[in-house]
Amino acid sequence: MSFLTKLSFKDQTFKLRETAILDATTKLLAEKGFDLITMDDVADAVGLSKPSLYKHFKSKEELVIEAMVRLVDEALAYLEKLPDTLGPLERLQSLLEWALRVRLGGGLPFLPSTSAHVRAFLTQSPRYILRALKLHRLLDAVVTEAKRNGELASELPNDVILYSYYARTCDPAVEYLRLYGKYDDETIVAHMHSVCFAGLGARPNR
Amino acid sequence: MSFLTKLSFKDQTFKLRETAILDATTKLLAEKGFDLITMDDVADAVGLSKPSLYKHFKSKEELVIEAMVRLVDEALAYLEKLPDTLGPLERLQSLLEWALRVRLGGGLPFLPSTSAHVRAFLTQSPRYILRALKLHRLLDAVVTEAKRNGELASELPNDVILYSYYARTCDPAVEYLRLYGKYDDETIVAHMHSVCFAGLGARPNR
DNA sequence: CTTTAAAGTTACCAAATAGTAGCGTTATTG
DNA sequence: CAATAACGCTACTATTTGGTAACTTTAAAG
Repeated sequence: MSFLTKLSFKDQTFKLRETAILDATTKLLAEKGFDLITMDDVADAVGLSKPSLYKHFKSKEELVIEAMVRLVDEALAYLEKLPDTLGPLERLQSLLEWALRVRLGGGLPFLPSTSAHVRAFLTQSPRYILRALKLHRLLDAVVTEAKRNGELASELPNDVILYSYYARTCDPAVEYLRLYGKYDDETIVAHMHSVCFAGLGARPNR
Repeated sequence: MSFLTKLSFKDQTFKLRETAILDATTKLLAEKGFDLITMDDVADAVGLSKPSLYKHFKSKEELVIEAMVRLVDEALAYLEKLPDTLGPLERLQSLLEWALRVRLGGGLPFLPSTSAHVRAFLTQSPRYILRALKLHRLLDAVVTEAKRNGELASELPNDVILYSYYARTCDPAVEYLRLYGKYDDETIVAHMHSVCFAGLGARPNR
C-alpha cells in the first residue's frame, strides 16, 4: 500500500465531505448571509447531521472562516496563474471579472461587508488575516505599478483605490442589476468593470 | 386651550420619545447592523424599557422600517431643497456627499445592503417601497437629464448608473478608509466622490 | 469472523432574545 | 383633592439555535 492510499477510504471521504461542507456553506452564505444560516441548514444542505459538522469545524464561526480562507486562496491562486505578459491594469481587471463571475455563479463576495459580527471574527482569525494581507500586499504592488504606467489615477492614494476595488467585488449593485435589471451575467460584468475603472461620469471621446 | 396644546404633554413627550427611539435605532443599526441589535439594546440606548418600545412600534422589523422611512424622507427633502440653479450632475454629486456625511456622522447607509433579511422585509413594506420608488424616479429623471447634458456616461443604462450610485452611498470602502486609512471625513467624501464619478482609471489631463 | 476505534446519529441542553401579561405609578380632569 | 386612564416597568413565556452527550453503525485490522 502506498503512502497515499494509507489515508484512504475513511480519510478520503472525510476530506471530500469537508469540501462538500465548505461548498454548501459558501452557497448559503451568498444566499442568506451569516446570521440567517443555522448549522442545521448547513447540515441539511450537505446531507449530514449537525454533530457531524462539528467533527470537522469546531464552531459556526470557524466554518465561515475556513470558507473565506478558501476563497482568498482561490483569488491568490488566480492572480498567480495569470500570464506574465499581462500588465498591471489588466491583472486588476481580470481579477475583478473573476470575482464578479464567482459571485454571479452563486459564490461568496469576498470582503466581509455583510455584517459587523462577521468582520469582527474574521479580522481576529490569523489564518484569514494572513491570506488577506498577502493578497492586499500583492495588489498594492500591482496598483503602484499601474499608476507608474499611467493606467490608474495617480491622484488617488493606493488604499483608496484598493478599498474601492475590493468594494466593487462585493458591490450590491450586482444583485440589483440581476434582480431588477434583468441583465445576463456577462453584461453585468462588463458594466461593473466599466463603472469601476471609468466611473459614472462622461468619458472623454477620443 | 388651543387645539395644539390639547394633545400636549403626554402626547408631546410621546412624540419626542418616538424620535429618540428612531435616533437610537439608527445609530445602533449603523454600528452593529440589524441582526446584532436586540430590542433591549435599543431600550437601554434611549433609556426606556423594552415593553415601552412596543407601545411605539409593534415589532423589531417595523422599528427598522420606520428608521429607514425617515432616512429616505430626509434624502427626498434634501433633494427638493437644492437650489434650482444646480444642474443635474451637481444635484447627484450633492446628494452623494450628503449621504456620505450622514454615514460618517454615525447615520445609516441607505439601501439595505446589510442583510438579506432586512432587504426582504423592507421590500415588503409599502411605506418604505413608496418612498424608495419616489426617490428612484426622481433620480432617474436627473440621470437622464445629466446624460443629455453630456455629464454622465451615455453608454451606461440608467439603472446601471443608479444602482452603482446607490451602492456608493453604502460603500464599505468608507469604513475601511476611516478605520485603516485614517483619513478625516471630508477627505473620505472627496475621494469617494472622485471614485464614483471618475473611476479608478487614469483621468485625461486637460 | 471478531475486535476495536472512529464516525454518524438521535435526542438533548443552555443561552439568547422577541414579544407579553399584569402590576405600580404618574399625570390629567372634574 | 379624588378619580381615572394611560403609561411604563418588572418579571415572565416561547422559540430559536449553537453546541454536546451518549448510543449505534460502519469500516479497518488481525
